[in-house]
Amino acid sequence: MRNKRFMPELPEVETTVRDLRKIILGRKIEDVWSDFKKMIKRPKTLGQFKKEIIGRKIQKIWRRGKNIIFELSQGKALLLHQKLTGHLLYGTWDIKHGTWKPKEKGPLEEKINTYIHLLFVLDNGKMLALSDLRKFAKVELWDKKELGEELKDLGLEPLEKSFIFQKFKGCLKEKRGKVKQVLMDQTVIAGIGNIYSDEILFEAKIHPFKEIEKLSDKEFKRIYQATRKILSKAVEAKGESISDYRTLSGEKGGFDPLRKVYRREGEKCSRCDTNIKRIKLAGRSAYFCPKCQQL
DNA sequence: TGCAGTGTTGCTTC
DNA sequence: CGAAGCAACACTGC
Repeated sequence: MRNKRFMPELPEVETTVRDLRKIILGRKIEDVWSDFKKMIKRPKTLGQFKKEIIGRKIQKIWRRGKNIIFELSQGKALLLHQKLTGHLLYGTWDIKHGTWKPKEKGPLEEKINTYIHLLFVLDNGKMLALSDLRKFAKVELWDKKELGEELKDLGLEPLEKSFIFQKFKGCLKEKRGKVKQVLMDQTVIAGIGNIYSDEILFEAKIHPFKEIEKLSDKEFKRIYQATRKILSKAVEAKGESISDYRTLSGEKGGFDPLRKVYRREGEKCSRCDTNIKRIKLAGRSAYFCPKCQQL
């Protein structure tokens, strides 16, 4: 398998959040370590960040789009975006002389350990680590009351009860352009990236380049239903695993065998045996079946 | 060996 | 105003 990468989209982030709730809810943060200050965007210095965060309890953990929010005691909230390659890990590490090494054997010794750049030491002696190969991940500390403003541009939450067809169609129709691009637009629907947009459009039998204004009501309906189906199926499977994605405890996600088109260029379509094709859209790859998904 | 490809977001440019 | 392009960064595959 080439180019092993973790690309957290909604199902992977949701899986992480559910795991985090089981493991670290109610824990107090006792110390923070980092060797890459740029990751912490707010407050400006690591010293300030440590000062404001140490001693606070993790009271609530939730997700908005691909963001993870840790609500802390006394009105603070930690906002984390994993971007392309961020991983959260739970375990124990030895921190010495500006570096660290794993204390335990098992999944923690795998390669993702190499890229740990931020560690939270908890009051049970365990740690929450952020590993990030490409160092794009972002961590910000906000006042809880500022969060709404910070997250206001994010679009619909596709797994919520309020995600109904009329709203979905209305939001998509406000935009112009190719349907794949609009599905990935975080201000329209929050949480869909390159993998799941391809899978959703295959399920709905819609060409990724189809223009929004050319979609019929039936086609909107198919995309809406596919969005719900694919995302909930992926959450159930605990996310994808084509990359080196691991859950907090180091297990693989189970979405891989369910993946129909993404990174399957040249393989047979599971519905009609036609070869899966790859085309470029806004600098990235779109995978689709040229027979099932026609313009 | 060097360079295109990998994906998310935000900023700059036109 | 919107879109397109690029930078942030590191590694893999050809």
